[in-house]
Amino acid sequence: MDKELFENGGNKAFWHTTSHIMAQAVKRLFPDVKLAIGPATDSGFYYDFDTDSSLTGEDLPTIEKEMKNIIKQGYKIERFELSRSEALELMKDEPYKIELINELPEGEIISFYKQGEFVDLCAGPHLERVSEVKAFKLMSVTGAYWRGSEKNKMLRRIYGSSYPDREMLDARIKELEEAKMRDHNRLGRELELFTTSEYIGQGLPILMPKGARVIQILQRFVEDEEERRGYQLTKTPLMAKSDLYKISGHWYHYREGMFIMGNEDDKEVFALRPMTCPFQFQAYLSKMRSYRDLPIRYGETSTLFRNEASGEMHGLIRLRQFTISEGHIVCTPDQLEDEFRGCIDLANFMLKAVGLDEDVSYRFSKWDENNKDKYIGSQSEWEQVQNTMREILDHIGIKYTEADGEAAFYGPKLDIQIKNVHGKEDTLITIQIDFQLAERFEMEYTDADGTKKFPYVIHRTSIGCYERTLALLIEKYAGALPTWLAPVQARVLPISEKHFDYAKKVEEELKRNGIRVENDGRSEKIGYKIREAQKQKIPYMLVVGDKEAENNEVAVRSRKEGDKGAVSLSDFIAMIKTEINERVN
RNA sequence: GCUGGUAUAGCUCAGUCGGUAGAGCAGCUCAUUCGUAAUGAGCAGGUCGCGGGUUCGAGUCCCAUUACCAGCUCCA
Repeated sequence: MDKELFENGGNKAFWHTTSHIMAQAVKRLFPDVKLAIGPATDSGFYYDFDTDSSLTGEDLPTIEKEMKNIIKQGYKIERFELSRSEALELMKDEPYKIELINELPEGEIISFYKQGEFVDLCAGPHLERVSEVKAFKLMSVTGAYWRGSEKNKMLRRIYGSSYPDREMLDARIKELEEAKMRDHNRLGRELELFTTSEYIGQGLPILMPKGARVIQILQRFVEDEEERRGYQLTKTPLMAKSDLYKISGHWYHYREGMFIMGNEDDKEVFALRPMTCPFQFQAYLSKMRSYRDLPIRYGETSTLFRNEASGEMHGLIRLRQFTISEGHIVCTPDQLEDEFRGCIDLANFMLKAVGLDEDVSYRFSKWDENNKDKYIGSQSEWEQVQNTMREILDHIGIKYTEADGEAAFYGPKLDIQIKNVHGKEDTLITIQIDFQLAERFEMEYTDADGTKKFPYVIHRTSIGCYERTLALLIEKYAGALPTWLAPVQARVLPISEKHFDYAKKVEEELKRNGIRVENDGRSEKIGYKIREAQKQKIPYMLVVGDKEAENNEVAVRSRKEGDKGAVSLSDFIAMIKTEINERVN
């Protein structure tokens, strides 16, 4: 297969064939393994095997060697079809294949692909010959549940990738290595933004002064912008009695995600809050509300606690304690669309401000009709609110995908998704329509006709969870955060001790102007100081020596563009202030 | 929670067959006072993640545990 065909959709068949070659090699080396499934992915392929004997990373080189053999043998790949009974007979020693065959609908063509001695149940398509696979690499061995359900047996999954030529594979490997260099979990620690402690526990990061500073800047930015948009800030408790969660339904629908303090027989059982909604609802409930009061927009910089399973935590992306730019809008049905639009507009404003707007996709997250117990509310209510949400989304005209079973237990969501450096997708921002909790909490308003009505509630975040957003910003900018967000914006680098006094003066002048500045007063050579500042990704290095001290100047070095030459101190201050105020990314 | 892997100095990593711990960088001291990505010399630094076990003897082998990594499941 040539490069062009590969890049224009041929890659799936290419990868799929490579997964068959791998399965063939595994079968030759470990005849007792049972085959599960082996599809192509976005960047390669995997195959799941069931084996009781060991199959670990150490086996990968042996498997790769056998794959090379198979490719050298150059088998032609042949497709053939069988009746259901013939298919079952052929696959009689492969229990997973039998399960798959039995589940194929009546009348469906049952096709197989054969290369040498290896035959696999498969819909195809495939390459014509195994020898077309010119370059491949097995990446890792991991576990994966059969059919993706934790109730089933865990199988052994081998990931790999392959290409029509060596250069493409090398390019891919290089890309993966570069991604690793951008990994926030590595860079964030290296740049002293955060750390962890095994004494504190998993999913509980310690934000170091520099990381805390970035989050503080983001928080102030968000709180100010929300105030401008008519939000009122609340500050509500981090925990509550179980009674609160019983009304909201968290006690029954979100229990395994909560940290609960005390036993059932204790008089009062408390729980750390996993969400802010029931708390802000109490603010709404504190007095009578009229339709004239609506919409009410509450915002809060809200710390939440969720008892994630131990294997789920990841850097600053999945945590047990995190702080979110939380908010709830209580509104009338007439106001719903405008308010929803306002939320999307705010989210997009934030994404654009931090430079992530090009990297996101929208997902309309619906409930799972086959799993109604997970949700509150009736089928017709869900259908109605989902239709409403779809109408709003279509009016706004954003492009979105639909996902079943991704809704919150109280309503559908618009999720703004983003991929991390490893290609894994996470939700950055979510906007949800809730048609259930207002009623549960008896949050009424008096309408113009004097009757009591239940409002809609929009649950939303404007910039998401600060820790996660920070993680994605680190990855986006490879640690070199835009000047307005950088924990240190400039560092003064005196050339020798003679220039310490002037350096101090420059430092103070910058501080007076609200610029976050450091002063490298060590007796090191200038090259060394530059190297360190550069490694710490400080936006501006200000070299000061005799010339600068004499003329009240600084020699500006940008981390991006290198030496920019000397400018007057006041000009530099004006320049960096403009860059900060305009939030240049 | 599950599968696989990892854990040695602040960081990156050596450590052979089980025989009593090593480098580079960082740190500290001294010298150097330097013009755009590493000045030199010296010093100090480790209960080998934590707890058991096997052994005359464990960084090394076994068990358990904590944390981290990749993935699954789950989610902001």
